[in-house]
Amino acid sequence: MLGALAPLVGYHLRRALSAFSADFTAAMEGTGLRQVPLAVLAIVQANPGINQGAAGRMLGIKRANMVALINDLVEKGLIDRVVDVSDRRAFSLTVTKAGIAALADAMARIEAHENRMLDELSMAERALLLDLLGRIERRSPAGDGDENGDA
Amino acid sequence: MLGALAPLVGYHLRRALSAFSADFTAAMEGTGLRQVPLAVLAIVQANPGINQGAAGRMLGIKRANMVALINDLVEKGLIDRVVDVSDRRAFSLTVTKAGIAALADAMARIEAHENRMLDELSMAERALLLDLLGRIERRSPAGDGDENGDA
DNA sequence: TATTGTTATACTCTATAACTATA
DNA sequence: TATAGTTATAGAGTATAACAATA
Repeated sequence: MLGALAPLVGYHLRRALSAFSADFTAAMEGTGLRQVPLAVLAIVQANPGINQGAAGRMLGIKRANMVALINDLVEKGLIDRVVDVSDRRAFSLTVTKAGIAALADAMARIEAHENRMLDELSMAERALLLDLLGRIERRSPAGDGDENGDA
Repeated sequence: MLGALAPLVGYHLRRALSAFSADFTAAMEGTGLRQVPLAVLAIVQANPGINQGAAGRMLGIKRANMVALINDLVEKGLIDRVVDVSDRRAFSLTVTKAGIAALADAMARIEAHENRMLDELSMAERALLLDLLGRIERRSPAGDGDENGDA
């Protein structure tokens, strides 16, 4: 059936993420938040005052692609963006009150979504999966997010 | 650091696949094959005579998006496409001799790539990861690939 | 009527290059 | 000279809708 693909972790990673993404999108319907913006929101909440570049680097998002992402979150009133007093090139990002509420709602939906996707796995297996994935992630080439997008 | 994202399997799945994809792309450089076309080639090899729609369904690719994919593989001389004698609407797909060679080369590269990405995991852990991912995949909504793209 | 393949099209995600303002 | 943010743009990948030929 699957032939040469059957034993490939990369292939199954792709298919598993595809299943996750479809259910995630359904779970978030009506919130106006998708995967990437939600991740940005969560990172800003966990790191108040962080700037766009640093947030992007943590998530593997290029500087150029952060702009529209942050604009959107600011327009939605979920993130505050003020010039950083210690480096006037940068913006200091924080989650607004509405952002905190949106994140709380999203996380409740996501918890249900994760339980749905993982309901065949025991708690020990879920922890093991997180551990295994974490050890793969750390093999990312340094300089994921950006680094030096210019010539 | 990661805040609310830290315990989410979906987030780590995404990051792990991102690391895999970057290394996969590097490993396949110069072959002219990327993730999706390679998967199609492998499926056709494992299922000689399969048609586009069925191959797409197995991989979660829509009918409409299979067209350019197959055109490309045929132009490259990796796949043969002939009208199916038992259903003249469909094409019967098979891998050419050049396709078999391309697939063999690709699989050697991919084996090295997988070993690189998984070198922190024991063989038992790799098998376990495949099992866990497989159990997640099977939660895909029925009707992934296509079904009824029309109105 | 349903299905195979097709075209046209649009939206998201991601990537590069060049620019500005600060440092 | 390097960095933060910006703009413009291009390429994948994926989604829908409508059509012709065949079943």
